[in-house]
Amino acid sequence: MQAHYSPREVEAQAQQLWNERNAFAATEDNAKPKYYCLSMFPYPSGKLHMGHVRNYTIGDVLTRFHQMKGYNVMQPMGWDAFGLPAENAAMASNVAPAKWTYDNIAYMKKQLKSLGFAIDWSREVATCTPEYYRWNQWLFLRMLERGIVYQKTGTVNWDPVDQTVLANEQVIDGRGWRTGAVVEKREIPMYYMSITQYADELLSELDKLSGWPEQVKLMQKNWIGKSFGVRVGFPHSIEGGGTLWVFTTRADTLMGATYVAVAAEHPLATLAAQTNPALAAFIEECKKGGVTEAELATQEKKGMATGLSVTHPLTGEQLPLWVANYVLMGYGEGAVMAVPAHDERDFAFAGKYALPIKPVIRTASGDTTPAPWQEAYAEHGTCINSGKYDGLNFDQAVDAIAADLSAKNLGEKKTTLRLRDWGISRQRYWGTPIPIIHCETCGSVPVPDDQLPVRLPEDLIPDGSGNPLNKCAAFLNCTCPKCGKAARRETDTMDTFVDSSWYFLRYCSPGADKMVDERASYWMPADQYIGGIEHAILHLLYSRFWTKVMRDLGLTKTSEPFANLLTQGMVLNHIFFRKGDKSGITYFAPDEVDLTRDDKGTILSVKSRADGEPVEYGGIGTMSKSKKNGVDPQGLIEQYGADTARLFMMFAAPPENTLEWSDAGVEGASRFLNRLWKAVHAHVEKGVVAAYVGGDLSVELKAMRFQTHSTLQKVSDDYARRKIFNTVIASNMELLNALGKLNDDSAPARAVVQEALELATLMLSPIVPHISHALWAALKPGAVLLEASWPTVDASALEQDEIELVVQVNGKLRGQIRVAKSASKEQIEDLARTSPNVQKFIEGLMIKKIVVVPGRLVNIVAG
RNA sequence: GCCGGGAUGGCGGAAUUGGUAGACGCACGGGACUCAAAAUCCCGCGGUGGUAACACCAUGGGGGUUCGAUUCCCCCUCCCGGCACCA
Repeated sequence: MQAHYSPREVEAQAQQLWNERNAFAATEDNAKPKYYCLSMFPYPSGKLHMGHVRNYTIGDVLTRFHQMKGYNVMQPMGWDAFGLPAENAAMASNVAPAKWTYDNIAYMKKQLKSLGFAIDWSREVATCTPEYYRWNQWLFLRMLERGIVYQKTGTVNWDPVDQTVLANEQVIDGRGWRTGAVVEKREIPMYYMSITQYADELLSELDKLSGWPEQVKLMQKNWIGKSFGVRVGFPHSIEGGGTLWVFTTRADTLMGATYVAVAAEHPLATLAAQTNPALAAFIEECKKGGVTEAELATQEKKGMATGLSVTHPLTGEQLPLWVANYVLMGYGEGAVMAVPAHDERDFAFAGKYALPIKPVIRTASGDTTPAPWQEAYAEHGTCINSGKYDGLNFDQAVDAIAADLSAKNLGEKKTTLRLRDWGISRQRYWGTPIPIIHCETCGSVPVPDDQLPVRLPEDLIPDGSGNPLNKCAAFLNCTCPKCGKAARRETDTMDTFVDSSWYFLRYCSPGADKMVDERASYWMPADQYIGGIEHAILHLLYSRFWTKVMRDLGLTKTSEPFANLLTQGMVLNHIFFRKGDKSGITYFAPDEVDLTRDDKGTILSVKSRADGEPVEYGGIGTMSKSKKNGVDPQGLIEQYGADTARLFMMFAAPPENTLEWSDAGVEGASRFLNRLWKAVHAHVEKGVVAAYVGGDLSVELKAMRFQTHSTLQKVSDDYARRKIFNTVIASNMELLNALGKLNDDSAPARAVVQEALELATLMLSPIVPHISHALWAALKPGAVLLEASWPTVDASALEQDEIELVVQVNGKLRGQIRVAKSASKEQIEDLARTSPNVQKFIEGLMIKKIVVVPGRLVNIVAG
């Protein structure tokens, strides 16, 4: 063994052995329990960032731990390779997205390999390959056949200057990112996947996901947003008459409705605007701006009367019909009944436009006297001012009103979802082509299976003026599969969430000539899924949905894809930017700026290093390519080695914590590995010994074994149950510190030290596998760490004759006592009461009570 | 705005089921080694008072439950994630 730790050599040797043995190739093996360890695959943005290192190190730690525990493990990797950044990169540097993507994959794969992850690369997938995306197309067609895919219009951001659809990310303060033009909402036809058909199952199965964090399940539940209410019809005589339908969860307040509001895109609004130029202008104004819910929910609530009215279904009263920007066409009926007395938003709106406010509920908090708004106004209560419904409580009133509406054919109880169907059409080039052909005679015709995959040309370069597929004759021109006449290919591509909704199933069937084969039923569900908390809703919900669709098509037996979920906290970093003249934002990497801070560390000013001019500070946020605040781990790996990078990342915080990036502490991680190396070296230099197996030990050596095995006990629990690794490292640091203080070269001592070093090496090996490989070989000549199993705790080492108890007086620490393990409660109380420090504090007081917590403390309550 | 989460020394964090707050590490200060530096090793390190023993205060802020609260409950502030076309 070399005296000095050289990460470069150690890591090269370990990796060479793993390669030679093809150590991480996984095969189906029914003799062992399987463990499918899945990490969210990366978008090949160019370089790994610290979030990736964190994610994949966590996955690798769990993979290696379970391998040692005797599981048949499989850890695959792949690339979420379609998406917008490739098109942006193409525009910026005139490289085709395909080349850019494949180059990035090659580089990032090299980085992942250098980190020594136990990945089975034979299962690698890249979603931008025809071998992968043909199955997106194939399943799309199956879903189309079963009515799970259908077409309807959807709202998109439209840049009127570039004449192109913009992603939400490309809309900044309501303007196009390149043109600075005010963005407009536009309705276009799109394909939808009917996830709402699966809403009930997606909701009810959440309860069975015992390995998922409660917060994620709660977020999904709220996102699906099943709510019970009443659909209410307001008859009207507009354009020959009809009924305006709304949905409400507060039918008990129907008698307090004083107006009705519809979305700007609602047919009645369009109708009213035909004869009302002011209203038409208002509707146009409502169309300005982006489509995100956050933007709509925070914008100023505005409205305009249409001059039309609808009839209250129970009172026959005429209620004014308004158009309001806070009513969303895509949610519910695109219309709401407004009860200003009991809804905060309606209340503010009524105040602004002098609409009547009619209290109809008496809540527990008292009478409903308007202005200013109080939370209590929205509480459930007893009906008042409601005619025959007076005195009814919430449930009674809803039942009675729903029954009366139903008798008039103007309503019924109804369940609604907040969840909307999933629009998958994207007006973009770099994605899976939607396998549809448009024929003048036959309409939209599905591409026959034997013509799949519809291949995406790989040599186009977008220029910002829309989808380049629209200008690519070779792609566009085709023949109709039905009638054989010349036809036009669909140019929309699929949302990249489609790609990521089933990649974990494809990992199980590498090379299969179908979407998935029977090997998937061996591996699925994934035993552990690890990825960023930012995916808590969309990606995880879509994946659950696709898995269920595939199950219903008989492709898999799995209903839920991920048995256990670990949501990794984000790695955050500072964001710096400068706004251009129009609207474009230029981001600056943290190492491109200089900061001035006050003595509390608050950032006062930021200047660009390049030009010395001021730069704006955008707070902290997730590391991302687009914000240029990602930190490339390559420097760290080159300077300190993969093990230090892995150790540092795991030591910095528990996996689920948000982590503000700082490299402070890397030195400490590196120092620890050096100390560990030196400790093993110093030990083996004195000759090879066998680990302790039995025999009398001094008090000190017993204590050493006690610490070794309590560390092992704690660490086993941290890996298996808690999935927290910073404490694994900390307790092994303590163990090494204790070993360093042991100055004993006797034969029993050397055996105890051998045992401790062997166990420390095994305990740390999932985190730092390379150095552990070398240390293991040094401690046990001829042994190979890959073949080692997880060690077991020696219960006899944990036995103690005496224990220390803390003594409190009135909850404050006043002393410690040592008692025999077998001491009775009375003996403990006596010892506690008579210990000198304690006496000082209870002198002259009456002891009211003594609380003894076995093995922990004694609290004397006195007064 | 809505949904979810977080806040503990100068910094990252520990305290696992309500039981010794600050483990472990970073930074910093002092010392040893050295011609010197680096590396390494040893000691100190929440605040206030005190020579010290020790005492009091302290887990974002305010209240509550309890013998005992970083942990449970209520209210508030700030920060982070998501909000359906970033992935």
